[in-house]
Amino acid sequence: MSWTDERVELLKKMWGEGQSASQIAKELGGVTRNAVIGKVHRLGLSNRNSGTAKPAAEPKEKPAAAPKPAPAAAAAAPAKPKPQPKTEPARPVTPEPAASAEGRPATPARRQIIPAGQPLPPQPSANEISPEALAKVNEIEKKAKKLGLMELTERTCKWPVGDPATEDFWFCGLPVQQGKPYCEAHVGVAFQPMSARRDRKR
DNA sequence: CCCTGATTCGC
DNA sequence: GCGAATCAGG
Repeated sequence: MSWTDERVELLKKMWGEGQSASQIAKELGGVTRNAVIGKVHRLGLSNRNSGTAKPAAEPKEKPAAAPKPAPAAAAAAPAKPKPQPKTEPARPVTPEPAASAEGRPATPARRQIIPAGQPLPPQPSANEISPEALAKVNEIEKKAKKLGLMELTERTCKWPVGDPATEDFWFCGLPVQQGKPYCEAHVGVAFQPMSARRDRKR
């Protein structure tokens, strides 16, 4: 595939949104993350920084290294009056579930944990979760990898456990089920068919 | 191990 | 210009 106008635009957009190169590559299709990164650099829009500049440029100096003329950042394109949101505060990583201090999260973090995550499951609200599923969860949570927010990836279960305001807070981190944001056990409680306790007479 | 971007260099 | 291979890190 080639870098058509549209593809480049999508690339710019996503990169600007803080998407990772691999995610962009996936979205575009037909290219690897390397291709994306290469293109990003060629386009000159590599700096996504704003706070911490990196002065340490050349840790390894090659003999006869070409000096960098410091290409002016992409900002001179009067030809295209495109309102581009260059700066985005969006660090879309901020779960603040009001999980009860008990062992069971009342509400899984349903803020976007990963920028280009899958569509989040319908809010089960104060759904009643089947006892079996709950038991299952309690089981696996013992084996949870207890990952920190930063350790989460597209293939780690993003189910939050504990109170975010406490040290005792972590994410499941077990391998996710294909295409889902959670591991099998947590998918079980997250995606309730909403018919948990059907014919319950009580 | 999973992942991230950065750089190099043959094409 | 392109991107795989490689590097350097988290």
